[in-house]
Amino acid sequence: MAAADRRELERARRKQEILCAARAVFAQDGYNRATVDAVARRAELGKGTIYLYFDTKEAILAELTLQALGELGEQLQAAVDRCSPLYPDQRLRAMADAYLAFAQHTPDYFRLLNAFDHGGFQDGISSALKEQILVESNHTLDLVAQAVADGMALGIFAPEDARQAAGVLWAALNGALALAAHPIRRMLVAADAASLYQATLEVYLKGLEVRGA
Amino acid sequence: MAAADRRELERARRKQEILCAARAVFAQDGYNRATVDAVARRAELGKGTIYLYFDTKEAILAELTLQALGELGEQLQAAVDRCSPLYPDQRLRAMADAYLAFAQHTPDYFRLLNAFDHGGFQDGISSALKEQILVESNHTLDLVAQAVADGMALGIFAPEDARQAAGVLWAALNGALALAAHPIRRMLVAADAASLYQATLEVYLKGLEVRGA
Amino acid sequence: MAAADRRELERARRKQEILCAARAVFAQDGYNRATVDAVARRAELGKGTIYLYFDTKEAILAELTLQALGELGEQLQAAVDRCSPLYPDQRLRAMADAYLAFAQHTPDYFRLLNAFDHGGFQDGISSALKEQILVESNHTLDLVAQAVADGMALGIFAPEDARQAAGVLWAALNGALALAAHPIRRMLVAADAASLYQATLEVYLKGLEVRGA
Amino acid sequence: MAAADRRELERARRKQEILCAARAVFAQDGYNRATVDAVARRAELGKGTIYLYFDTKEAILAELTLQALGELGEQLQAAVDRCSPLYPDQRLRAMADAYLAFAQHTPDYFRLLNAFDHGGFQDGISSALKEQILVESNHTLDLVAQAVADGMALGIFAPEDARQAAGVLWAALNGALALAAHPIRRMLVAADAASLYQATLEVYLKGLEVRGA
DNA sequence: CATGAATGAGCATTCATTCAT
DNA sequence: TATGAATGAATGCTCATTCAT
Repeated sequence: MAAADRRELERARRKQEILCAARAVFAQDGYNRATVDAVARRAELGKGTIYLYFDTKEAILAELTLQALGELGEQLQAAVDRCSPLYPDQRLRAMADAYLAFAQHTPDYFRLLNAFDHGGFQDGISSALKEQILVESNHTLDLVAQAVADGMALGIFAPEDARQAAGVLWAALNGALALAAHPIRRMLVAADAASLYQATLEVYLKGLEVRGA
Repeated sequence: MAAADRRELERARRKQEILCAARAVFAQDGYNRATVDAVARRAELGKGTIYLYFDTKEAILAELTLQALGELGEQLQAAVDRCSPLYPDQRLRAMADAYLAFAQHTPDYFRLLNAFDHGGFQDGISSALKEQILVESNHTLDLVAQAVADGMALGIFAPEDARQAAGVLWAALNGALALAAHPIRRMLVAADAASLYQATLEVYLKGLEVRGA
Repeated sequence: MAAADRRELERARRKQEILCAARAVFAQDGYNRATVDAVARRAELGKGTIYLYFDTKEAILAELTLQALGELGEQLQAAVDRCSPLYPDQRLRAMADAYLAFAQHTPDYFRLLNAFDHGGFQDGISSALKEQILVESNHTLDLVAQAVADGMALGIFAPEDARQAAGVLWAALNGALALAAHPIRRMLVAADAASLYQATLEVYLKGLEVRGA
Repeated sequence: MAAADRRELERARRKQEILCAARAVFAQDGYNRATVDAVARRAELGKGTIYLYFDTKEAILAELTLQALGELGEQLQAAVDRCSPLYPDQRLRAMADAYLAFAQHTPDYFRLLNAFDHGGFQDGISSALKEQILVESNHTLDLVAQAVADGMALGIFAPEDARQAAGVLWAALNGALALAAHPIRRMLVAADAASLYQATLEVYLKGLEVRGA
């Protein structure tokens, strides 16, 4: 039994090693250009070994995406946990900060999430995994929506639909990051990622505030 | 010389035909899956002929992107031209509407612009072309920035940096469109493209307004 | 038009060259072990070129099989044409001789026909081609059945069902050839291919004769 | 010594289990598509274990073929044993019936025997095994040849060479079964397996009979 | 003995690009 | 100028066999 356990553990470790290698390779070359050979080489494994742990190349991407999503979720949750529930606006700021940090510290994960959204992936992917991604994403969005809803309850936020407002924030910050990620476009707006991001956040928060009084 | 001119004209026409064919093929299959063969077939030309007009497959994409950018620029300019210069906020709305219309009516062009940003393209592309893209983008962004600047001059917009504010708007709307373009994510925010887009615009405009008074 | 014709001709020639190469390679290594690479090498062509003329490896096999079938049909028809219609038994002998000659002179074609029957091929093959094979086979079998029917009409053959009797002959001769083709089994029956074949034919003809009188 | 015996016994049992598993797997997927992995899984053994009992995948096939041959030999022997030695023609019918039953009740064994004949196997196979197969086949053929010889001795069969006549029968019946096994060909002769088989047998027996009298 | 993880050669197929006509 | 035949490197995936534990 101990043997079986160790086996299981070793297997998980290997899988993770492959995922790490794939993460690096995908980050460098992009998913399409990256080859399974390259992943294997990076993991210092035979090519066939990869296929002992993953059915297809896409499956690697999917699992990696799931890890990215999980990591993001944890970061956001941690940010929320560090905040007092009394100040929803600060909570939004904290989450936005965490998102920026995520994009900057783990740009490969960030690109992965974007690529998964954008790309033609999702064809050969088990619906179970899709479901998991949906659930995870949903949970993350809930964190934001909750903050907005709390702000509404406190009378400091104006919008009627907390979930839509959360979507708007998510979209806007994503847009800012995407724009900032692109060298040419960043040059265009003559701003670094952080300041564009912060500006976007501030405009959003102001736009959300209850006016007058 | 008239002969040379006609030659030149004919050449331009051919090039354009190829671009149209490529646009359709790229839209249908995505850039990666699309083949030069398919483009040639659609253009009713020999495959070799394509390479008389374009150096590489990526060059086709680049030029097509340029056309997309040009088209977008024209649409935005037309929107601006239809507006009174006295109401910068209406001008922003008009431009945002035009952008949404662009994304909805010519989704292939819109996808192209996004793909060009995102993708690993830009490697085999002449710097001259990159420069052209930069200039064109710059012009388009200027239109937005000008509206913001006008609003600041009129005392109705608060921000200090008009260009950055323009970037924020662009980024936010882009983010909304990108999010809405993705089925899963759209499901998450439980909103259709148009309403998410409008909500984003409204939040932005409110966030920009001068407060108080 | 002459150009188009020449092109067409050249294309057919190339296709035939590839088929010849494939025939040799398949004969040597068997269909399964044979590689498209080997066919290309033998045809002194690039590997990709093969795929300009055939969709898949199996398509090559199918077309080759069709050629084998055609060749066999021609040989049998020629044998029939050389015979007087008055002696159906001689016609059957002539056809059997032709079949033996076919198996001995073009053993690769013979193996191909057997392999096509036996193998798990026929999965990725266009039903049009299958139909063609069926039709061709049917025609060939008709030649035999006709001879039997003629013998029945002349009162020298006994069986009631000419087509079934043709099937029996075909099957029996096939069996003899298959057995003779196998070194070990040939050793077992202590006979060379020709004499086993002839013995089979004679037994069949005797078995077919009207008795008594 | 008892321990060694038990060991030996256990080893034989294991080997047989593997052979059973392989038989099932080969029958389902065909030898080529079948994987050693699948055999191991079916045998509920580790993949490496298979190689403790067999040198190669082909060796499994060879030994399985031997078993098929043994089984066939037993069936034929049993059929012979059920017959009176006085009626050689009935003995031949009985053996033919048994062969048909073998082909129909254990089609996997039957296919195996055919495949072994046909295939490019026999390359990596020990000559000892080949010898064994030869001996076994020889014995089986002897049963048939003996019946023919008995018939000759009784003056009811005409041929001069009993062994060759046995080969002819074997070949003819084999041919009938092979033809009937193939859907397309069976359609061609418009007959089911059993009737084609019986017709072949009857023609053969008639062809063998002493005429006149 | 038993295992199953690891291997890597091998294969069918695709496609951007070149070039002779 | 236009063509399309030819190319061959590249790629995802398979599987018989080996070997450390």
